[in-house]
Formats: sequence, C-alpha cells, structure tokens
Amino acid sequence: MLDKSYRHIGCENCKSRNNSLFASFCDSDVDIMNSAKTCAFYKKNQPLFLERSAPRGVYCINEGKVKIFGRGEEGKEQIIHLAVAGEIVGFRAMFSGEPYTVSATTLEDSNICFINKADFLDMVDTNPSLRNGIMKELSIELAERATFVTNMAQKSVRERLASSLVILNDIYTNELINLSREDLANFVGTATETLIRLLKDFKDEELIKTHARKIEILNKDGLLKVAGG
Amino acid sequence: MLDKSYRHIGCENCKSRNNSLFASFCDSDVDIMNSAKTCAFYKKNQPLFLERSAPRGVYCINEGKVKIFGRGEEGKEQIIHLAVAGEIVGFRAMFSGEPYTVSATTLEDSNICFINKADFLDMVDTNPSLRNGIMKELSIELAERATFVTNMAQKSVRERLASSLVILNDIYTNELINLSREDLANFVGTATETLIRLLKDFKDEELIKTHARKIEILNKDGLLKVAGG
DNA sequence: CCGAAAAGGTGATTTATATCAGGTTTAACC
DNA sequence: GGTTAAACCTGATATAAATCACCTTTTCGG
Repeated sequence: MLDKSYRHIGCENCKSRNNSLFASFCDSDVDIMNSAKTCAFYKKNQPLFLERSAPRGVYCINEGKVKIFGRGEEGKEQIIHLAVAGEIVGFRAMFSGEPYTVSATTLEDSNICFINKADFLDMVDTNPSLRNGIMKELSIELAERATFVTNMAQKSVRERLASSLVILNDIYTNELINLSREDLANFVGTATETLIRLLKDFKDEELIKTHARKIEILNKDGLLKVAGG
Repeated sequence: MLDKSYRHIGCENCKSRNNSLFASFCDSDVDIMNSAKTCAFYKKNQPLFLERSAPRGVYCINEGKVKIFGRGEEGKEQIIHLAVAGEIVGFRAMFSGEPYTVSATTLEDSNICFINKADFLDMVDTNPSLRNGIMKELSIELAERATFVTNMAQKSVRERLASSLVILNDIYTNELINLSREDLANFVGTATETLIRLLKDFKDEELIKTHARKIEILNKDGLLKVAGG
C-alpha cells in the first residue's frame, strides 16, 4: 500500500479546483501545475507554516479546512480566516517579500498540495487571468478585513458570535460546525468562558443546538437578527 | 487668478511621487499619467468617495491627508486607514469589481489628483513594475489588517490608544497630531468620552502634551511600553 | 466681533466581559 | 481498559469601558 502522505492527486481530478483561483486553467496550465506541485496528507492540528518564517510557496487545499491566525502579545490566537477546500493559502506572502505574519494549521485531516514560490510566481507572471483573479481576491479580502475590524471595534461579543455562527454555517456546508470552543472563542475574539456562556444563551433561545462539541444552526434568521443589521 | 480648484500639478514636479507606487515611472509613463489625470483642491472634510457608490477611478494625494473609514450598524465611523501625501487611495476597488465598502474624506485642505478607472487599469496592465508594486502593497496591507483585527480583539483601549498615538506620530511627521477627539476615538475604536479620559491619564503620566486639540508625543518609548510589547 | 453650533471635557452610573477558581465530562494514549 | 490530560462547563468577582447627562471652551459663519 502506498504511503498516504505522498499520494499525488491530479489537479484534473480535483473537485475543489472548480471554485478556486485555478478554475479557469486550460489543460496545458493544469499540466504545468501538476508537474510543479507536491501533495501531502496533513493530520488534524498540523501546521502548514508559522508566523515569522520565510514563505517557500503556496498551499492549495484539496480536502480539509485550515485556520489562519495571528497571536496577540500574550500569545492568544486570533483566527483571521478559515480556509476551505479549493482555497489557496499563503499566496499573500508571495508578493509582500516579508516573512509570514500569521500561522496556518489544519482543523481536520486534510489533503493539501504545495507549489513552490518560483513556480507559482511564474504562473502568475505568464497567466493574466490568474493574475487578475489574484488581484481581485486580494482586494476583496482587504474589504472584508475592513469590515472585520469595524465589527471587532463596535459589536458586542454576543453580536459577533451570532454573526460568526452564520459565517461558520456556510463554511461547514452540509455538516455541523465542528470547532473547539477555544478556536471558536479565538475566531469571535473573546474568552472561552464567555463564549460557552453565550452558546448556552443561544441554546436557551433555541437559535442553536449542540451535539457534543458540534453546533447545529436552528434559526439562521434569528442569529442574523442578534448579529444586528 | 486661476481657480485653485482645477490647477494642474505636473507629476514630474510632485514631491510626493517619490514615495508612491509611481516612483519607478519613466518619463514617458509620467507623460501618460499627466495627460490622463485631473487635479483638484479639496477643503477639509470633503469626501472623495462614499461607501456603496461605484468606483470611477483612483485618487492620488499630492498634498494633505485622507481618512478611510467604514461605518458600524449604528453609523459610527471606524477609521481603517489614514492616507498621506504620495498614497493612492481607492485602488482596491479597481480590482474587486464591487462598490466601495468604505468612504474617504479629507482631514485637512488637500491637493488630490484623479485618474479614471480605464486609464489606471491600462497603466497597471502595461506596466509590470507598477503591477508588482500594487500586488505587494495589497499583500502588505492585508497583513497589517490582520494585526489590526488582533489588536482590536485583544488589546485594551488604553493599549490601543498608546499604539495609535505612535502610529499617528509617524503620519504627522514634523507636526503635531491634529485629529478631532472623535476621529481619534474612531481610529482607536472607542467612545469619545473614554478617549478624552485616557488622554488625560497620558498627560498626567507625561507621555503626551496637548496644545488645544493638537497632541505632542513626549515619550514615545513610554507609549510603546503601554501599548504592550 | 458676535452668536450659534460644534468640539472638548467631567461626573455618576451601569453593564458586558475578563478573570480566577473550581468541577465535570470527553478524548487520547499506553 | 484504565489512567491522564485535555476540553468543556459553571459560579463568583472585579473592572474596563459604554452610556447618559451636563457644562465649558473653541471654532466659524455672517
């Protein structure tokens, strides 16, 4: 039996590519990428890269989920983004010329391909539609992050949790939200204890239901109302 | 006397261009830009563009300062960025294909040039070094904004104010920080009253000194220490 | 230069949320 | 399958910061 860790997954068969920045690739583009990349299996909670380290390339999620997070002064994580299948992780650092300012870790068992920096930049250089896709992606994320800052500054924890649960509901399509309470707290930006108490409130209000650690959304509109807006 | 509002300022004479994304432009690039752009004088507190409106082009600050801000549910401003001379404002929206998600308003009397979308995108398309500069800029800002989110989520208002004052000290080079208490509060992400009280604390601790509304930094290291590091 | 409006400031009060200090359940590993 | 650690949860308490209400100073248009 082949070692699962290194089994190559062809991009032509990758179901996640359709909703990725590589969706518009023609056959020859796919060939180039196939020969440039390496595939790897990551167990849950394995790091892809760490803050302050030098970027070596980009990570393309075939299957699984990845959290992108920074750390505050006392080491507490702040989750900035949750990346799902089809997303390319770490490409911002390809252009900034600086070390990573955030870390990336798998949230569940994942298949993730790697394309090294030179190959990736070469593809960007020679493929205008990929390039435009990336510029668009960077711009949209920048706008999203402005809203993120505003929400952090002005919304209560209760409002942020409601809004986060709706976002997570879209990230965990056709499955229950499956994050540790600590990760959830670090996404919302609060203390774990506060998060647990608020989850209980939401349960009492029949907005959500918990199945052990997993969270089911019962009333999305209700949550949106709590989130304010 | 010429109407000041429409006096053309040649890019070749623009002192702010050296520390801008257009710094690497050759003479012919500058010519193209000179004929594409229009110049305008903006009084203090005049809007460049408003949230939800359609982007028509980019704004290049020859002289002056501009605040970029979003609004929370109750309309409270959250200042996301303060742009100074040399900065190009609004170029993110050129690539996102979406309306502005933030607004931009002058903080002081300013000279600002405008380049329309088609001309700007044309320059980006034909000028790889400009393009790379923009991709780098987008990436760096994305990283900065991740830190911004983390600070909002984890730092106290006192810490954020200290850190903000240090940032503002760099923005207001060779002059005193000159922002309304409300703008400062909206930058830090707090209530105006809280901000005023904390400023008083900092005065008592001899970290800063106020000259009417203007703020002088007396002890930058002290502020950095308060900011937590 | 005057009057109105905006900005700046102070005090008292409330409250959301962090923090500390346990206790219990779940998961993981030899 | 039992032991240990990690995750989850609860309660009590402290406090940073928002809010409300008000007064004072500065700014600016006429």
